[in-house]
Amino acid sequence: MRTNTARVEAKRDRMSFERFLTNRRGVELSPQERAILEGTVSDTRVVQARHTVVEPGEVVTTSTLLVKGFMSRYIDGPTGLRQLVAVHVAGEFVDLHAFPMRELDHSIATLTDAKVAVVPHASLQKALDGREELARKLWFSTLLDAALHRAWLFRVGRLDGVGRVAHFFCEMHARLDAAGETQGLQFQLPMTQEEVGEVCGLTSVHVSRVLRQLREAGLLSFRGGLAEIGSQERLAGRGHFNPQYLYLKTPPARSQ
Amino acid sequence: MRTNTARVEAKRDRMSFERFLTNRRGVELSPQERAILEGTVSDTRVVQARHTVVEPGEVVTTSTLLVKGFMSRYIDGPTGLRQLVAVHVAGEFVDLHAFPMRELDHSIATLTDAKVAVVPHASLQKALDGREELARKLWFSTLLDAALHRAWLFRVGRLDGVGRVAHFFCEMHARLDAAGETQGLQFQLPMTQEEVGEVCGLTSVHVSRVLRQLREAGLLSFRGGLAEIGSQERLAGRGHFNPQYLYLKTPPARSQ
DNA sequence: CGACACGTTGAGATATATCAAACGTGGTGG
DNA sequence: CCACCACGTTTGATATATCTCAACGTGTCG
Repeated sequence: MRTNTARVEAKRDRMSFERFLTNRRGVELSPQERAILEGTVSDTRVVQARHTVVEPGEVVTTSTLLVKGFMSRYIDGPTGLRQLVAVHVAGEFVDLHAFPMRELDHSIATLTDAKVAVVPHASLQKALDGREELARKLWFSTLLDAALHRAWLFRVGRLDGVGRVAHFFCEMHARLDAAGETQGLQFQLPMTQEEVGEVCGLTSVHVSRVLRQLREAGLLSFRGGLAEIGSQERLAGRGHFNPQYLYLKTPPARSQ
Repeated sequence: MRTNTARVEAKRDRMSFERFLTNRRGVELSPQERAILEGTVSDTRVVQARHTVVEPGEVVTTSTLLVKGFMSRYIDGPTGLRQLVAVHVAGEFVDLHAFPMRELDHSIATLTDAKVAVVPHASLQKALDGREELARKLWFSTLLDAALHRAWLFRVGRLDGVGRVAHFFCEMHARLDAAGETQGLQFQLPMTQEEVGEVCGLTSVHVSRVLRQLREAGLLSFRGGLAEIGSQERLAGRGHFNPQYLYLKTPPARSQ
């Protein structure tokens, strides 16, 4: 029994990059490239929910691939205000940007219990030596995060509360769909309303009211971490959501 | 006379990268690296003020180094709302991210008349072949933009109007200072209040009122594109500005 | 059962948007 | 030289969105 479990674990460890860059235009990994990246993983660990793993200013020498669960990146103001700047889902390289940057300007934390694969920068550097193509794909993946930052800027800078929440849920549906983590228009998004507020630049109280409006309009329901989109088209319209910035090879499933 | 002008022009062309990555921690270019990058420039052009040079979705095969002037990147909503996602100053690589991404998710425009150096991606690729170190510095420079995006997210998501404008002017002072483009606490920032509003997620009317507050408090004056900071410390405090995200080797000059 | 985290609702305060008008100022053409 | 115009800015009055504070539900878990 123990042996069996260990074998399964070992197999899973070798599959950390299974979802990395899937369905992204022009940068999908070849099996060989995936194997090379799997080889850079030094360790696979489980981290408890709501645990901050990197603080700003810390020099970091490893990067983290999220294998299972949800993580976030955030900036705290001096008076306790927190702005999330990214939400990461399984298959994403949470802090690959630490590889060229060495030290980070923000915090990284788990939202849920998470399984992560640790990639030492030294191994990564060796793996990328002479592999310009692969290096460029990793570069791309960090720039995809930047593209999301820009969409988030548009969201908080130019949309009202209802629009911001609509936009955010459209994005998460599209990304989880690309990762095969949706059931049609339903998906798990294990965040509190407080956290949605930290994404959207709103208070949790207002998020509650906004969600009621979206629910009553039949656009979106969100209870206990389970989201269900009522009308993809109308929700996207309300949030001025255009998935182009996600660089998906195939646009979000128009399920039903 | 003509020969002389041409010679001066040619010399200037060879100095496009003079300010690129200056004063940034751990990534300053060696003279050799700078020469290599200069060699990738195919052309130097002048672009009129307020001219959009790239539209979202366009496939782009060159990147643009800004040699002189100011440029912006922005996202337009369907109903005419515009959010600036970046303001670029001389010495910055405006759309180097197009090199790994090939196509962009946003627009790029000049704010002022601008002189730009054009770098074809094909040349860049050749120049980076076998130069992991230099490639990593370019990668860093695109991630620096991402770090700014995050700070901008904090600004619009978590600060009030006065704080947002204060934060923005602190940032521009610090960046222009790093580029040697300030005179103490004074600097040219050729933007309208409308454009400051598009940065900060505010209407131009509100920007006008916010600037009055900052002026009356002695923190900042801004007229006709000329900014003067009254108290760096108090302005930074009001905008919760912490320059860490700029990755400067030496923090902004505490002039006076 | 009680404690705690999360969500909901209400009333009132505040920040920002909106609409409209007026004001400078630099450039242009008569 | 003046009249005029375009553009950016300022100001006022009012509307609206969001926040704040406080109370109350509701489910989960020890």
